[in-house]
Amino acid sequence: MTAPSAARELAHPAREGIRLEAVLHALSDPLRLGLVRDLDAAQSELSCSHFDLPVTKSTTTHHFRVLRESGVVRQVYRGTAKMNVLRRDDLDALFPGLLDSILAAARAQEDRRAADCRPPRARQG
Amino acid sequence: MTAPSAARELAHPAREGIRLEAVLHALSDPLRLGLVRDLDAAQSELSCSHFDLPVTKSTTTHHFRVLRESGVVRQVYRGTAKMNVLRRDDLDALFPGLLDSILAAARAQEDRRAADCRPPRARQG
DNA sequence: TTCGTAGTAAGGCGATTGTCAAACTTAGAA
DNA sequence: TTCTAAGTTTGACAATCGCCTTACTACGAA
Repeated sequence: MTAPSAARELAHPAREGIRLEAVLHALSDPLRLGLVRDLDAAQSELSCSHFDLPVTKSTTTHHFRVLRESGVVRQVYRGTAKMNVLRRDDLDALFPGLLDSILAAARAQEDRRAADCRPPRARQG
Repeated sequence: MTAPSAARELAHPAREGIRLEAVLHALSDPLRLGLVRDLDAAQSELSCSHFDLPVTKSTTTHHFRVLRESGVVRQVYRGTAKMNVLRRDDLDALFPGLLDSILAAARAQEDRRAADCRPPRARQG
C-alpha cells in the first residue's frame, strides 16, 4: 500500500549542482572509468548486474553511487534491476566537450596499451 | 664539489608513462586545478612561491609533487626557486583536447559561480 | 506464499589523502 | 661568514577511499 515505486527514488544532483571536481574524481578510478566507457558505448541504459566486475556486489553499489552523486550517471529502478544511463545532456551542457575528450583519452590509452603488448608477428599478419 | 645542480634533479614520468587516471585524480583537487589554470593562463613558468595559497609551504610542496608525478607539470630548480610549467605538449600528444576541455570546463564553472553571486543591479550597470 | 535474484546498509579494515608543525637544506645576498 | 628566502622532509592527524563480509530489503516468478 505504498505509493507505486515512490519509495525507491534515488537522489541526484540537479544539473547546476554538478561539480567539475566531483566529475573528475569520479572518473579517476579505473573501474568507474570503465563503467562509463561501457555506458557510452552501449548508448542505452544498462543494469548494474550487466557488468562483470572483479569486486563484490556492495563494492559495485558503492562505485555506482559515486557516479550518481557526482552527476555522471542517472539511475532508476526498473523492477528489481537498477538501470544506469550517462547524463550526457547535462554534462555536455555544463562542460562542452569534456566527456568526449575524456572518453577519447581513455580509448587512446587503451589502444597504446594494446599496441605495446602486440604479439611478435602481428604487424605482418 | 658536487656536479653543478645535478644533485637537484626531479623525477618526472616519461610521456608514455603518463596515466589518464592519475591526471584526472591530480586535477580533481580544487587547489591543484587552480594551480593548473594559473599556469595555463600565465603561458610561462611560475615559481611555487608565486602562488598565494591558503595552505602551508609543506602542503604546497605536496600538491606540486602530485602534479609533477602525474605528469601534469614539469618542475626545474632555478636558483632557490622551483619553476613549474604545464606539460602541454605531452598531454596534447597523449590525450588530444583533454587539457583544453578541462580548463574550459573550469572556466565555465567559475563563470556560472560568479553569475550566481551577481550583485542585484549588475545586469543593468 | 515461498523462493531466488538484484541491490542496500552497516560495520570494519588497511591504504591514501589533505593538512599541519617542526626541523632541515639549498642557494643567493649582505 | 652570516643571514634569509624558498623549498623539503618527517611525522602526525582526521577524513576519505576502496574493499570485504554479513545481514538486510524489494521485486518478480513459481
